[in-house]
Amino acid sequence: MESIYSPKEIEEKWYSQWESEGSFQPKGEGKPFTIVIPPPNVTGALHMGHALNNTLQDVLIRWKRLQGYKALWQPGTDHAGIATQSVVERKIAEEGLTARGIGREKFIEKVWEWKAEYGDRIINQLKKLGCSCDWSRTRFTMDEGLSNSVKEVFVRLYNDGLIYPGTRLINWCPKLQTALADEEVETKDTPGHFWNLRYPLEGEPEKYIVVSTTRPETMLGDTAVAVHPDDPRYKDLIGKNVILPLMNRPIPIIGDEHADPEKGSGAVKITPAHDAHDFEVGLRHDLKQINVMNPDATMNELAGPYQGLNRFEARERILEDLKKEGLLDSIEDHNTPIPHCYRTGDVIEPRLMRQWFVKMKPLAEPAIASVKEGRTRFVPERYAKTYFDWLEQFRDWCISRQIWWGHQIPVWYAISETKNVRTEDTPFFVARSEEEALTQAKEKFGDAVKLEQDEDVLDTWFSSALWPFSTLGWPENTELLQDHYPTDVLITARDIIYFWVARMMFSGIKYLGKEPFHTVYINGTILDEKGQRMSKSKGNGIDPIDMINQYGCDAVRFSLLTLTSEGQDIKLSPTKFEMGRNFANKLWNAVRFVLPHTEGVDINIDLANMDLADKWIVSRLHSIIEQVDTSLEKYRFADACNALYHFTWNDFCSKYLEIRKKVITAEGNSPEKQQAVSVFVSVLKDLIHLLHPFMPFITEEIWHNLGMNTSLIVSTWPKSDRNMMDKEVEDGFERAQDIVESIRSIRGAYAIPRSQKLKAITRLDSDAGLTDAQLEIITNLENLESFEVSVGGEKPAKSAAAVIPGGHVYVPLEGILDFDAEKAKLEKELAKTKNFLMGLTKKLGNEKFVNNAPADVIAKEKEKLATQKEKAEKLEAAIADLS
RNA sequence: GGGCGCUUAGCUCAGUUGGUUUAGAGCACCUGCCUUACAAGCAGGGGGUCGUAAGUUCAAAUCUUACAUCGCCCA
Repeated sequence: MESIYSPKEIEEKWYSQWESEGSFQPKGEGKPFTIVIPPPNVTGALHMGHALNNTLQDVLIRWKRLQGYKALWQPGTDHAGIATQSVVERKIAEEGLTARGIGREKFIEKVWEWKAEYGDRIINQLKKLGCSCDWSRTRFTMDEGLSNSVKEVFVRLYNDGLIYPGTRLINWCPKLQTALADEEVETKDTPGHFWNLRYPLEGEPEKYIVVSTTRPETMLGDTAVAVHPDDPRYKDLIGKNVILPLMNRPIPIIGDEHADPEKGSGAVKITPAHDAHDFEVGLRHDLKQINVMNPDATMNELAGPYQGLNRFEARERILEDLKKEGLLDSIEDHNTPIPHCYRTGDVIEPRLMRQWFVKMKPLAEPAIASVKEGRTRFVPERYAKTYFDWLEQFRDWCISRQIWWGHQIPVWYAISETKNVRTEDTPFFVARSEEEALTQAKEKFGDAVKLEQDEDVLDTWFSSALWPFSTLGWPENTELLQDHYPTDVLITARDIIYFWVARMMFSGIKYLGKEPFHTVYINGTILDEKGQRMSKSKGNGIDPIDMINQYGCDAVRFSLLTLTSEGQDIKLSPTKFEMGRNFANKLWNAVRFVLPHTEGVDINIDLANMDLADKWIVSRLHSIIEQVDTSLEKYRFADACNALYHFTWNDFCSKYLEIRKKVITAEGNSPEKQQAVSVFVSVLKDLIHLLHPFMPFITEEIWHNLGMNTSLIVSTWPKSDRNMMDKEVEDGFERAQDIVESIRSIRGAYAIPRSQKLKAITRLDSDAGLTDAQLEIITNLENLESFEVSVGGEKPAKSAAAVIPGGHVYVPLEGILDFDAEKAKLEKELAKTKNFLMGLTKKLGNEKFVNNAPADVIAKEKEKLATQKEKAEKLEAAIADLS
């Protein structure tokens, strides 16, 4: 074994071994335990967020698998409609092709080609991270099976009246030229203006009404001016007309509560085709909807002289022209919330169009109830609020997208009924296939009917919403589905709580009658050192694959997990991984040290005659097993890691191994050596089980170095045994440890190197002396020339002194003892102790405390008082001895 | 504007129902060690009036309120 742990070959070796052994597949008769992966975008590359998110899932899956559960981690990728389409469009652009140029069918072929070539990248990266997904069941949202689920759900929702076509204002990205859902729009406060415009009254050109707008270019499509019905300034004008400037068109002044008398002039222009509020006002007053823009956000033929200009140029020109005509009243600075496309960043245009919608209220209500009634819970709990906030809005979900890559909407129009032209009145059929649609159509319109499928595709999240059951075979009632639905835990990031989590919830409830998971764990966000989000554009990302190459996979995983507390965000820098690397190296070296000495030693000998140190390490081990289990049950990953780190480093290596060093390295095969090695190996075996979910590779390697033939990944998780946890043993061990620390502290204070042997004397108050086992611990941990224990007797002269419960520890230091320093040290300690003592005395003298505090608290305070009193007396005695 | 979160050692963060903590860890720092596993190491040590103010309580880093700072989400 190398003195420095080198992870690379070990990681590759064991990962392919696990895969070829089929270790990732759910097996056995255990209870099912299931996680579905948040499917990464097929275009994606692994980033730190993925690394954290998937490590967390892998920890749970490996833990449960070791506990004997039939564990399934269902993997796959998401077709990511818009993102993938953009990537492939860029790719074919290199060949001088465009999507429109080659046509829909050919383009989709190109996407599949692209997917075949590059689509496995992120899956291979997940493998590098050690993820134990059942890759034999990898799914893709555009698979045939998943596509069937999508069609099935669409048809059922339509038949239930929960999907409908509607013509309304949707969020339109002019760059992508598609509709987007409300959640795909990012509103950013942007410095802008209120432009106050004068609209002259019809027939009274000298009079005008001032309207405020943040978007003057839309005035071309104005169809009214609204004032508050009770506003005394304008009451009389309601019913009259103004002449819309530039367009010279009369439009009515209407009374509507949408106009806020407090805001600006109190009068607002109404542009139903370009503003959501105005749209509503338009419906109330039966106003015309005039759309003045083309799909690419240039002005159209209804924009008169401004036709052909883009929306920003049009704004400038309109303002200039209004100014010339004296109709630009004033300009005020104003911060305006401007909607942007989450993908392209382009300014979103509210656009009046026919799209498909999902009616949310009937779906949202049961999904809200599930969390309110505790059938599904969020960890941390506060994210339930985020979930409710979104679902309770009941905003209908725009699901149609004007792109090609995705699930084409299973709707067929009987165009033969409207002269082969599609209009809003063309009858349509919703079906699972074209044949099914045709059968329906023929029944209604006869054999001559001609169909045309809706060109649009569904929002990618429409298929992701079905992920927890579509991947398991639904709508077929497969064995897998019966076994593994509902799944157990979903681990995901908070920014997709409503994009994805909420939609899976209502889909699962609607179609399977059960919530898709009982727990939703929201992991924190990984930030850079300065606390900023990592992003490609900022170039502040840390590549997990680089980190794995540099520090080792186990180190990356363990470090990330240690930094993860209760979904709190993580400020990350590459040096954070040193902790994990050093830890792996520590474990590696402990094994490397003992392994050569196991030769010829029967490590399976009876553990019955353990001594104090043995019993102590076993006792500690069992309490760690318990801590790891309870921490993981509560999703407190960092707690589990910390417990394991400290146990391994401090208890197992710095204490137990140091105590056993001499006997382990001794020649021959004494019973003591056999005992020491066998306890070491036995504890090590349990320890690497406990570490396996966090550090799968190094533990598997160690397991095989111990001569095991089967794999650790499918071994059996240790069980904690309260009978093995022994308080008396731990106290006895600590007593020896106290003495060691006293000696070491003196050594440190005088900078005496360890190579120099010391004499040490322990004077005890009573004859409850030290046991042989305690003496052995002390002499093994300190390099002593002699160690004397006495009860009472002479105080050694010219010695440095330290206080332990029930006695003193002395180290004779003739010649080098610094009386002043010694006195100062003891006096400082005494001052601290007295201070504490004062507090305790005061507390226990307080009647209210004694009357109100629980008995055990009082007992503990009394105990503290007694030990502190003793300590103070001993320190005083030691000081007196010095002078 | 509404909601949520953070604020504890020089840095990054733990501290789960108030009392087993005169506040812990890792890194950094100081002192001494190449002690036959590990210098990515060993031993010892210094360092914090727990953002501010008030309150509840016998008892507050922990609960309440207000304020401040930074960050996230929604409109």
